[in-house]
Amino acid sequence: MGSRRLYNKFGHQDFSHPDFDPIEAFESRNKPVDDSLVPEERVTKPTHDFKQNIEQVSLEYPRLAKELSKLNPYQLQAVFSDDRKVLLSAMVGSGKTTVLTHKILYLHFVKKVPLTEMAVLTFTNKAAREIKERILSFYDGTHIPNNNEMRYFGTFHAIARQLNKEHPLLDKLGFTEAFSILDEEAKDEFFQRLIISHNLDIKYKNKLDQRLKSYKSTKQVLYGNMKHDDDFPQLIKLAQKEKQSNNVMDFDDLINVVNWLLKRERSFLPKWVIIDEFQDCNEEQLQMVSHLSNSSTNFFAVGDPNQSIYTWRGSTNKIFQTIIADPESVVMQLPLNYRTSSQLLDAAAYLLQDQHRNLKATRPEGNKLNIRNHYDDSQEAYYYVQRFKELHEKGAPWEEIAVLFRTRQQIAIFEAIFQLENIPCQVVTKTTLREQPVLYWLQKLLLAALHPNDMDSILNVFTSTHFGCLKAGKRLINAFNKFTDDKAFESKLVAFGAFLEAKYPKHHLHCSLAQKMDQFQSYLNDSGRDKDIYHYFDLDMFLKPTSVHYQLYKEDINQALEDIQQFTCKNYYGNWTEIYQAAMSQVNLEGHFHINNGIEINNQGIPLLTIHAAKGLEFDYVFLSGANTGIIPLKRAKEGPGHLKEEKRLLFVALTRARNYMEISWHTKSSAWNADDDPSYFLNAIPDVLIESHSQAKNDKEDNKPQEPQSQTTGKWQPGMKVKHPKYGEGQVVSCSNDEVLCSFGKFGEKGFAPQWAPLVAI
DNA sequence: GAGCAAAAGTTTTTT
DNA sequence: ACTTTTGCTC
Repeated sequence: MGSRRLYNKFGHQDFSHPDFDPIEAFESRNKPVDDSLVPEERVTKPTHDFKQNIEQVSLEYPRLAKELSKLNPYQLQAVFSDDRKVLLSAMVGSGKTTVLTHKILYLHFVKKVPLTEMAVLTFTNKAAREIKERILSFYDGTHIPNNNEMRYFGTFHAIARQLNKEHPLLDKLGFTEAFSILDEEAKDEFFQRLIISHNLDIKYKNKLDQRLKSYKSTKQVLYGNMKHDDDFPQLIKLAQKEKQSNNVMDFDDLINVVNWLLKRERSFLPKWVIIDEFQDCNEEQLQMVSHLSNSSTNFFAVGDPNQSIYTWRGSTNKIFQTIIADPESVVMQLPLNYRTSSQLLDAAAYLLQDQHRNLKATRPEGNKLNIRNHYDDSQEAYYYVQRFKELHEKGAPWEEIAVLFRTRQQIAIFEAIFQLENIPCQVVTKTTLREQPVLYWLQKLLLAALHPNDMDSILNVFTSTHFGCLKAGKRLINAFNKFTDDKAFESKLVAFGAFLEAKYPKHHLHCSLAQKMDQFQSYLNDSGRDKDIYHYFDLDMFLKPTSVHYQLYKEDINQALEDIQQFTCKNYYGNWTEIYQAAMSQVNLEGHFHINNGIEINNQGIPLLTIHAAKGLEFDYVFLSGANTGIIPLKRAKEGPGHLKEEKRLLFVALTRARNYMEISWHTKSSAWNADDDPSYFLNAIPDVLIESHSQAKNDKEDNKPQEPQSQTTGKWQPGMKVKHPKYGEGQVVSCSNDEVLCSFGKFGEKGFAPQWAPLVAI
């Protein structure tokens, strides 16, 4: 046990004592603030089986009654409850989305609450879509609700956008209802442009987002190693003005603006506020909920405090506690787990504190929790290659074998080795539009045409490396600012068009594009139902039919335009400009054009993903890689009070992804800078009878080194070899001596590594 | 200012 | 393991 750090952390006097137990120290230190506990006496339990209630429903709605008869009494109690304020504490894998949708159906059909009188708030688009689809599937053709009826079903951000747009006081904040949304990338570009155009001195420029976040929570202007001020406070002030002048809001602004507006005038008061994943609510989102309610509003929230793994994003268990402390609220539970076999679930429960009393398995005993020791990550990867081939031959589909990691950095080496060894795998992390230049350009083109003051989108259209005509940078921004200084224009788009005409008349193709963008809204509203946006903008000219990528680009663009079209067909409200603005906002909120069905995990191999990304998913076989102390819990410089508990919940989430088999690995010699050479000490909380351990003998760790990393150090790397680095991607060995392997990595340039430890994989 | 060593930072991710 | 800042020297 790498415990010196722990002893230091807990300030234990007698840290050399053999009986010292870091887990116990951890538990006792954490006890006074046990905020995840739902007190037994606060829980209302079901007292009957609700058969009568179901029979009553079946008189009018036999189909709904049939569905309801599949639920257990805990779930039915929540559905049939008439209490005004219900908090449903749902255990992992207990069917909480099912309860939520049936509650909505029950309220709508039996209690006759119109869908427009419900605000159904989720955190992810996936959850929102799932709920809407399940509701729609319940109509049998006579009357199908349209998006207008479910306009207040969606993510917090989507609903905030909708409410902001409708609110009469929006112009008081300097915005118009045609505002556009800055996604994270656009926000970064927005700030970087401000820094350039105002000549600001900003340190940690490429960590600006983290600086802004830490400023938001602590109001600290200094960051990291900084001892001296820079122009950061100025930047924040400028940003606010610029957002208003460009008519753009970032994700946080959406929520803050809706709170400001609703506080002054409550434009919408639903009869029911229904919230999914309540434990992920942050302070601002809770405020939004309270602004949507008065003393007679009904409240139904589902959540699991044990799966709260987003406190670093502002969610806090205090929110759960506040509702529990409110005597008017009724607390119910869903204790039955339908996912995980019982020995595994038992093991996971030991990571919780007193909570596991309420976690009941419904599945048979199954396998023990396997803990396996490897020398390092590459050795582990080769072990997986063998192991997964065997599993697959025995009939396990690739997509039912998942490998989980604490950090994204850990993934790359596994991806490289799996590819090398022909194991199909997919890294399940969010891809950004920027990685697909043609779709990124289309997004900016449509945004600029629909929001003619969105300066960054305009700039992006004309400075794109592939499809633009100008070079991005300080000179362009300054020239444009100088050009517009003493003139007044209808919009920034018109100004930029005039600027192009005046300074770059030879780029006539792009000059006419600017004009078409300016007239796009009239085109949308004047033309018929079938819009041909591709030909309106004459996109062939920009995709260059002679280029090698032409066909691919064209297919991508047409697919994206079709997605937009399909979205607009779903019977939205408002004029065509508003409909297309809504569609593009959804693209920005989701980060891709698949706004109708989302992105499915394509069944094309073993998913490699972070524990965070795995939340809400389940697999037959789950392997958690590199669970050393220092990785779980992650070693950090600044550790907040709740940090360790959250890391423990994270391990709990990882364990409860598995249906049938779970294996946790740790490394004798981890390549991660922050890892100790011991397994996560959280695992000590799990009794030995639930664990099957496959460890190398502790005393001869050094002798257990596999041949691979040590034996062929200098011989391993040859100039000209193609290699892959977890951070720099693919590169080539330039030279190799006993002291250093020199590799060149495209845009990252040349990097030297110690041959013995280089985190490189030959490809 | 350029050049260098020491010190301190580094995560997770949805919208 | 690698990056970015500070703080010192010249």
